[in-house]
Amino acid sequence: MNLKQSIKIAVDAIVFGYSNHCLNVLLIKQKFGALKNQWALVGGFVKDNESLYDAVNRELHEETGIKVNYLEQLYTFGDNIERDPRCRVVSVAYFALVNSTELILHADSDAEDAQWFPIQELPNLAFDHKEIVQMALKRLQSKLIYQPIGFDLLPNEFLFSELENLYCSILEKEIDRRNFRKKILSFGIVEETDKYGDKKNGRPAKLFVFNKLKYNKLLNEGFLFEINFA
Amino acid sequence: MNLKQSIKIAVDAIVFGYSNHCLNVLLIKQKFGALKNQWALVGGFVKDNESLYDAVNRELHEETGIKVNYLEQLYTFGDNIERDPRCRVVSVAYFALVNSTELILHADSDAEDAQWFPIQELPNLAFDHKEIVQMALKRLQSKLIYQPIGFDLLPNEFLFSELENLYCSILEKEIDRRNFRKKILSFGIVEETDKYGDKKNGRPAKLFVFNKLKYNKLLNEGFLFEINFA
DNA sequence: ACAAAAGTGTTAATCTTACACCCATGT
DNA sequence: ACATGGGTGTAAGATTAACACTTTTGT
Repeated sequence: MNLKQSIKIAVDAIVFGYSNHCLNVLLIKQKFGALKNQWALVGGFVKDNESLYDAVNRELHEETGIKVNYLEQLYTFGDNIERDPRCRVVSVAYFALVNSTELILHADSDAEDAQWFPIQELPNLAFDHKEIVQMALKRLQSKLIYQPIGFDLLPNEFLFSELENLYCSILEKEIDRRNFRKKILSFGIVEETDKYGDKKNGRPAKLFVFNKLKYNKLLNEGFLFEINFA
Repeated sequence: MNLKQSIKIAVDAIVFGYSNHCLNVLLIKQKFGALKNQWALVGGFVKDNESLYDAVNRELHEETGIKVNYLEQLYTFGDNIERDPRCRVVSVAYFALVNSTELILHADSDAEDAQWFPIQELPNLAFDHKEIVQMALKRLQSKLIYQPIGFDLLPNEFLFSELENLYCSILEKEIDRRNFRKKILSFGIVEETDKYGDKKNGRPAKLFVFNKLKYNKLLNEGFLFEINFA
């Protein structure tokens, strides 16, 4: 096929983590080129013999060494022809979540300067990456409501108050503690363990786990997860 | 930038239309190449100086002459490296709806054989287009529930029974006629006109219109459209 | 008068919201 | 004993689900 086309394909990943009651985004500092020292999303060009999915996983591994818990395609950015000043680049953006026990960055050759930034305190970003982050945040907010992906941001065993806080802070609204717990427990997909969290003060709090198998079973039976409070 | 990459970028459009109580997909018959005479989605390669959005609109215009009522990006297919036997192609798929008064095809030079197929009676499709159609159908089904896009498949003025039928047939379930009408009317975004539809038999039925301006105004005030019946 | 589709209301059941006090621990 | 966060129940209001008869027209 002798079509002349000189558009490059890249992948970018918006990786969200949750720590200190705060949603974080993983960024890396550009080491080369005109955009040297600017912060950008994890990403890079797709190789000829590599699927998009493999490409984004490779970049995640090379640039951060992190293990993501959830990964899905977000959107393909290709309407702004000059989004990359170097040449025409169409970027397939992915949306990733990491478990908060996996937040440690194994900095690697390609980008020693991977770093977490609270979503409220992002630096200036290269390219159109600000826009990509905005879209990813919206996706996260709407997914939280009808899919149990909040658990992918927490450790395997978590406190109910952590889950509650995660919902409140990402959705930016107050949720009644009692109604929230009642609703979540009514689904039967979150189970109490007999362990207690390390706490500073106050009454000790039980640890809970998300039963993914049970959720998948219920899903097949037509169950709909939904956390939607006024 | 001297990266060697030989991946092509294409766009494809899944165009849905609704007629005869039946959801239809627009396909074109391939005229050249190894896949000659196979049916495929509307689509083609993106030009270097053209946005993805412009590319899909150009292809729609060139290949079918149709005017779409709704267009949004669906998903980017690039995981199967051999999805196109000719070379590595990553395709950005778009999801489109056409008003049922616009179903007439202005067949054009590039593909005289554009044709509507009921979703239940699709022929064999080229590439991975079957998979793309499946994903588009799922998207349509879920969007119908929480966005008023059903109206983009109907004429400007429509009968309540048409709307109801559209929901039932696309979602593949029975919906109580009284509850459906009550719910839709309670939103205040569908208005009765003083006209009546052409009917064969039975009591004459009023025509209704969707008030998009009012919907947009309500949206800004936090209104949530939702049609979700057991 | 009948066939065919349009139009319309009520009730029981369920779900959602709002709200405040006691509990278990560390200091 | 007190400060801190954890844990729990109930009642009013809103929403949903289930359900059948009358109306208007053409033949």
